[in-house]
Amino acid sequence: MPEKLPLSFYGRDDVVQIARDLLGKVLCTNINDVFTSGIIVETEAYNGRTDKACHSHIHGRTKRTEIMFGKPGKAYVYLCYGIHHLFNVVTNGEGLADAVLVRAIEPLSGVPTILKRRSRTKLERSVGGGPGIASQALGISTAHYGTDLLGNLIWIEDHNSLLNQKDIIASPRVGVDYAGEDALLPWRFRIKGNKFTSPAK
DNA sequence: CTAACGATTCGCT
DNA sequence: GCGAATCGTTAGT
Repeated sequence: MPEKLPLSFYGRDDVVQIARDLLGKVLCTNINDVFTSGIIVETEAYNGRTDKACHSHIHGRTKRTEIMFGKPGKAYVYLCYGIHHLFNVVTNGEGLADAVLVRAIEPLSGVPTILKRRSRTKLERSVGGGPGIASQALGISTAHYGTDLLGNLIWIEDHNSLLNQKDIIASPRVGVDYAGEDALLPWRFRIKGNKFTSPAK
């Protein structure tokens, strides 16, 4: 049986390393008694203290970002453009506000349900590729803000799929040009050649 | 209380 | 490939 990632995985102090490690892991949800899961194929790291692109840095500690300042292993779901639910994993210790954004997943279990949620009929990139898309595919919404990833609603499993380091592509993050130099940091990771990740640059 | 903006997506040319 | 849609949160009056 696959093992659920322990709190110690999220509690480490290197958010970039955690973002790398999350690639190939399996994100599972049990929403309304419907089980779906997907392999994490693209992530993005946000460092609350040094990264100007991070919400916790832009806005400081607010009602919305507060969960990032709390304990690790929680879900931070942010509503973007009024429509898109972006799913993040809170990492590191209390008060540090680090987080990893899950940008894309490859549908694994409950595919029919995922296709239905996305109003698609075939497994194509538009099913799991993209931050808001991946969340929707697994049924994650702002209602899951602050969900404990060690519980039985949303969690991440380790399927022991060891990735070769050369199959991990690091690149600058997109949509964060306002962050100046920090927008150039190669903190976006994806699995090489996976059809559900964003097109290669 | 009111105004401005965004870690994006979808549809049309 | 490019431009508009859309609404909760944030910050300012």
